[in-house]
Amino acid sequence: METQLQQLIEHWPEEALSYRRVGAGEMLFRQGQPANAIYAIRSGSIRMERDLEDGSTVVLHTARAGETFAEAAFNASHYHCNAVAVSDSDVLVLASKVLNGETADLALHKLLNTILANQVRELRTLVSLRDIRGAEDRLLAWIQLQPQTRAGEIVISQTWTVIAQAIGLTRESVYRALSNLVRKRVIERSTAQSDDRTERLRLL
Amino acid sequence: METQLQQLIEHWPEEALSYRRVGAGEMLFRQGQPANAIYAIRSGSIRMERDLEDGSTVVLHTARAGETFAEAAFNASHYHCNAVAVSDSDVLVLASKVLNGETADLALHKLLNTILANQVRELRTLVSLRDIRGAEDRLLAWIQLQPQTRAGEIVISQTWTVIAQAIGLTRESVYRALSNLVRKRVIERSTAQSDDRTERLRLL
DNA sequence: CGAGGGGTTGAAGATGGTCAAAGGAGGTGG
DNA sequence: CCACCTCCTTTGACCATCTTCAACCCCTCG
Repeated sequence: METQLQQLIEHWPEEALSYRRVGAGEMLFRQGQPANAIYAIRSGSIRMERDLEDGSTVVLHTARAGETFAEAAFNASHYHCNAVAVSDSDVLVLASKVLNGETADLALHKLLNTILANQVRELRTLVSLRDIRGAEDRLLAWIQLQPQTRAGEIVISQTWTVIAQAIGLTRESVYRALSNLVRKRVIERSTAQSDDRTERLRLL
Repeated sequence: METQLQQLIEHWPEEALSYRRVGAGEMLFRQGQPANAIYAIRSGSIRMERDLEDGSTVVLHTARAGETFAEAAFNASHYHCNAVAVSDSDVLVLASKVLNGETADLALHKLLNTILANQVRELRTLVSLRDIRGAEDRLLAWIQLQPQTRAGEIVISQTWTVIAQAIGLTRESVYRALSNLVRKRVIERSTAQSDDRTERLRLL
């Protein structure tokens, strides 16, 4: 899907593309402002949060490098949440005006559809994963859903800390679950980190 | 969004629409079959599950009445999971062929985009909600995100059992959390069930 | 070289899950 | 109209599990 995002950017009319840097803590947009763009994060991370009547706020999502957000710009006239940079971030701004009107590009809409449909699929599996109570079972299910190489190995390209967040566990729980799975001979971890940095897993 | 789904169905060419009934346990489609339709559930519920190499299976999602699924039909040539009816179900079949080709309807694609974008938004907030560890905090956050009437009340149209599943808790935990929130005077529950069946909440 | 971050493991405590039990509402069949 | 059944609701008690806190290693980077 990284590839799909690339495609989207390439197909987007140049005149509707721009960059923007936001420092940590800075706001990219605010709740109530007119929504006129979709964003893609090149680096950093952005948190979306909704202000509530009582002054408190609820986090709706935290988008990381490689993700898009504010797709709501399609239908809503204004943003329904604040976008705050968690760390210094570099975002690509895709003006949504090119989507409206009779002359809008059909191919662009199709591309957008497939990207969104994929995202829906990923998110649903993420939610389902989190329905698995046990840490071991949850982690194992996640592992089993990762793509395998022809050699039957699974390449772990993120840090376990990040994976832990994704599947809704603390990193400690994940490490413990990993240890247990190895001890029970369910998986094997590539202790061989000779030259490359990436870890490899094998299901037994 | 129920409304949006209605719109989608109305805009869908009649010749590409059909119904299908599946009994509990029956399969709507199988992993590997050519993907040529999107589905909308009218009644019942359908579980999507992926078969793994080792013979086990992972649940990817359980779709309920009012939801659409298999949006992957946009880009994938074949289904990547099985769809099994959990209970007797009645589904609407939207043939995806009308989306391809040069003559495809732009308005239809736009509508699809907004529907998918909304779903992405909802799913992301669902995932974020599940990141909240405490049962009380989680439930409260969910409540605060529900729309309020002008009177400042929140109408609960689902059963708590269903809500519990949605936010990843057992119903017992939800009832306990509700009791606690009431006891702490954070919310008020409408004990007044005089004539209508729906419960009402009020934030204090 | 010191700081920071990822990785790893241990011990203790908190919290939600599970099991159990019971009341109420609605539906159905005799 | 009543018996019966199912599902939602509600609360208590106990237990398994995950989180928290803490400490340590190793590596990288400024």
